[in-house]
Amino acid sequence: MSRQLPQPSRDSINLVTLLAALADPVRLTLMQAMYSRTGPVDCSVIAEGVEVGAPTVSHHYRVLREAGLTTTTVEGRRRVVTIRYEDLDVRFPGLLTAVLTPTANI
Amino acid sequence: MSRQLPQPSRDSINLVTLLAALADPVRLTLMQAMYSRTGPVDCSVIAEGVEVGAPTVSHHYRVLREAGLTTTTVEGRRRVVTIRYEDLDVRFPGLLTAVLTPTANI
DNA sequence: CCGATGCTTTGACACCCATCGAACTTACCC
DNA sequence: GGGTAAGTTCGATGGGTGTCAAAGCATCGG
Repeated sequence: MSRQLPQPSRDSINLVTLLAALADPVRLTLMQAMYSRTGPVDCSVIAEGVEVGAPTVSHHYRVLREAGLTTTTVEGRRRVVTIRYEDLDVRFPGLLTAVLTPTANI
Repeated sequence: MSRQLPQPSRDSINLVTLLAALADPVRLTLMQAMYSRTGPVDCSVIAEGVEVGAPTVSHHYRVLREAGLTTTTVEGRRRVVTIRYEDLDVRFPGLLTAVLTPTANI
């Protein structure tokens, strides 16, 4: 039994909000960590290597989700976070690739 | 006789800084206005339709330039602003297109 | 030389935001 | 049920930022 946390519909994803969500070192690190993995991963696993406390990580996951970048599902006491590849590719083609390719982060 | 205002080198353009520069409605509007034109244009011309005062516009142009998105040259008492297409395409391929295509702004 | 023009700088103000500690909620396990 | 574990929420705090009014600085035209 798993429920999904509220997130904006594909068409209501705002570009400025999306860019603001990506324009933070911690959130960009989280997104790149998700991007380099295949399939959904526990958010605690992704958050390794990020040097901020648990409340702050939780805050950043919320910002990413509310911006339309990720989907969060509750499974037991864990949260599984996935990137909304399809929606984002329809809405802003090429954006994710341009932002999250490893070479972009030097 | 025209001089160029200081701007970061191509390799020192930072992705987070660049995204933060784009994550503002006024600056994104300015960038999209430049993107839809061919060749350099006076910044005063571009700034039409933006509903903020002159000092604020000046501030936003500075942020864009210091983030590495634009080049500003001084010509007399005017400033001519151009997007750094080549540098940005080398550094973050596809990003400009993804962010500035008109369809992305709905 | 003098006024007007185009843009910038400075200072001030209000607001937003990233971060943390503490407390809370929910779920798993013995 | 009791304890632990994973996340969230709540305040509070400090720093950053968008905005404007006023003043400043070159530059062009007469």
